[in-house]
Amino acid sequence: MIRDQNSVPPARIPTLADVARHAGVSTATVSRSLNTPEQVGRETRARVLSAVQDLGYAPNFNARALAAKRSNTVGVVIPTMENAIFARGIQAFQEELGLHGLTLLIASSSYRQDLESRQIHTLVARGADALLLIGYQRAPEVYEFLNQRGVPTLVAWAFDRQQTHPAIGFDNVQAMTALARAVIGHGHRRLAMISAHMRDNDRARDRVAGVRAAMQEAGLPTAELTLIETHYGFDSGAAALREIMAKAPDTTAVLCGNDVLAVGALQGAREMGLDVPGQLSVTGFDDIDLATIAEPSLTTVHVPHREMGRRAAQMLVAILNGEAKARTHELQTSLSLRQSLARRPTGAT
Amino acid sequence: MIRDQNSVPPARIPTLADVARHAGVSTATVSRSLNTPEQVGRETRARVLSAVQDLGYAPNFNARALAAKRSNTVGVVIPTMENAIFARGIQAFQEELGLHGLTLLIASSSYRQDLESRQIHTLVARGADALLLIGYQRAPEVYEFLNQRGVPTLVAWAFDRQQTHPAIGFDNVQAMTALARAVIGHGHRRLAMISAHMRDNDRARDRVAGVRAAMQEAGLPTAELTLIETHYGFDSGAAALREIMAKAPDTTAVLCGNDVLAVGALQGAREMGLDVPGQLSVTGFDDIDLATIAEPSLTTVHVPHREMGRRAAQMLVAILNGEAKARTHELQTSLSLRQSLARRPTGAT
DNA sequence: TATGCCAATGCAAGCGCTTACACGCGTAAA
DNA sequence: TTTACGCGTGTAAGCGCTTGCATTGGCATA
Repeated sequence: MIRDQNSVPPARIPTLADVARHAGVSTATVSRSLNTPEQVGRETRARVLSAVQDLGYAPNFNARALAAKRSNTVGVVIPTMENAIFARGIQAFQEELGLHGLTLLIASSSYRQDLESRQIHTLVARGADALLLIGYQRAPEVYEFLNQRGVPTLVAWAFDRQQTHPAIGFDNVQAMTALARAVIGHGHRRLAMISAHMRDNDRARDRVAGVRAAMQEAGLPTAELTLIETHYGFDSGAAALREIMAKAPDTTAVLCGNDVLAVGALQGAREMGLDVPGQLSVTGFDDIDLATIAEPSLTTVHVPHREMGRRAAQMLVAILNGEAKARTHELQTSLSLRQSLARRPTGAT
Repeated sequence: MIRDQNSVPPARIPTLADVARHAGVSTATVSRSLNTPEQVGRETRARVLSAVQDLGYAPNFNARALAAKRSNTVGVVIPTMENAIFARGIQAFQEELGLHGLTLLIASSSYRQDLESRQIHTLVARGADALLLIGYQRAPEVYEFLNQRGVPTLVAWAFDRQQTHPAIGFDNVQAMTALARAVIGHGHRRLAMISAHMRDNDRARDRVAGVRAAMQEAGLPTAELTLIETHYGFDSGAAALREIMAKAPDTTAVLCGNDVLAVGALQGAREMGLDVPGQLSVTGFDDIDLATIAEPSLTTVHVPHREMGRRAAQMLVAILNGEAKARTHELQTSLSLRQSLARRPTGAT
């Protein structure tokens, strides 16, 4: 069955012209039979299709994109594929695109802006008809470039009414504020936060701002928030937790920028012999599978990833079909209250 | 900074010809300045490059691929992006390719053969110069197609000396046999296994075979292996564990087809009030981060994902440069013994 | 001075496809 | 019967790039 490669002389790959010859029609007709079958006579079409079968013809994508100036491809640059945070949303995005005959090109930037720019350029050079990007923040040149190239672009995983660029997502500040309120509502006063690096990451920044807002609201001095910036990853979460407990041993609740960090923190706590949630509460953000799996299960912000992906695709499709122009759409998050958040231990400050 | 789209009239995108005109040279010279700079005079090259800058020229990828009959792109189809199993390996693969000026196109098949075939065709139609595929098993037509198209293809995440197709990976049977031996070595006699569906998945099949081999070796009747097939996912793991304990309550060790399933099983056990590893041992496969994070930490098979990815890329690069032909390369796995495996509880059968 | 060679450049033919336009024919309206 | 459509098809001009081949002008060699 499975044969070694190179065993067969490199057979000529059939082209449109071959099919045309085989079916006794012009290349135009073949092209139309494939792309707009309704424009071709019944019988002719049948003849063409069987020629396609006979020859094992498959259209050359590059040639098609070049000639048609449309690739039926949309690109997305996600910060990472190392964890499942974007997986569900992108999966839904892809499924919805597929329904409309579009293909998805995925690139990842490792949370680095320079790489993201490069990826964006690559996707555009590859002929992506539209782009989905995560978060607002990137060099203005990037937006200019996209704009000049006429590539419709949607921002996802973020929503900010200050920003003008079309986006589909949720308000990271508000979402985190709601969670922090709940934490404070459980009696916690000494808060700490483990965040992703904020410099190039507006969502991380917003989430920290959200915690601060809730503290302010409750009359807690925001300066007392112990803040650790690190990169997303289990280890970092664990390390950050140790650092927090060293710096501010009276901390009773640690809010994390995402679920991965939170699960890392959980592990850090375990290693230190801290009982969660008995002595320390921990929260996450995203509500990925991991949050339910973790022991104790994680209180976190539920993000409607799938809906976001699906809607993003729908909007992009509408734009590409000229049926709509880009609009901004806000989604709501909710709180998933689970075991890792409990009342402040009696006796703690 | 960030402006709405459609605000600027769709400016003409600069082409090679524009650059040529701007620099006062022929398009051939521009092309060469970009691709084989050493063939162009010093001063000319400088002039061209500054024209490129001035116009903000970026080559059209499709046109380039069409003309050059080479896309400098390699494709990979992975079964899923929903969990981190392939992430690290693919990351390494991508990094290594990048070092050689190649871009990676990633597609995922949701563990479905029909989708995988389609993705492979798409990748080839897009002009992928080479492909990386996971596991050997797929329709013979697919191999024929690839062969006929002359697209070098490497199989990864599997190694089987029976197969002739070039591969880079590890022997799933042996790896699992080694783990199962360890489990049996801990005194376990009543084994169960949670596997991915085996029909379209040779790796899953091999892992089950590995367990059976170890049982046979130890004189245990392989018929006594309680086997559940399900799809990869936390929930499935938990559900499968419940099913196992219902069917075969005297089970003392559950071997899982991968870490995700195992962590799910861990959770299932927790829900049933079973102590792991006190009453029940659980093992995984892959050794992703999750294995360390889990509580208790997971005994599993360590797979050298990064090395596999890197080597795969190196081999493909060598093939594309005509420096080597595809060879099969076996990697070694090792056992990561952690808390989830312990001696059979005294009193158990 | 004549000869040969090489480096630098240009010319132009594609790569495989789409699509505006033209054409011929049968049918319905005048 | 003429006129006007409209449908199905063919013709051919590109899309933006690469590359084999031809051309040019130095420069070293004879």
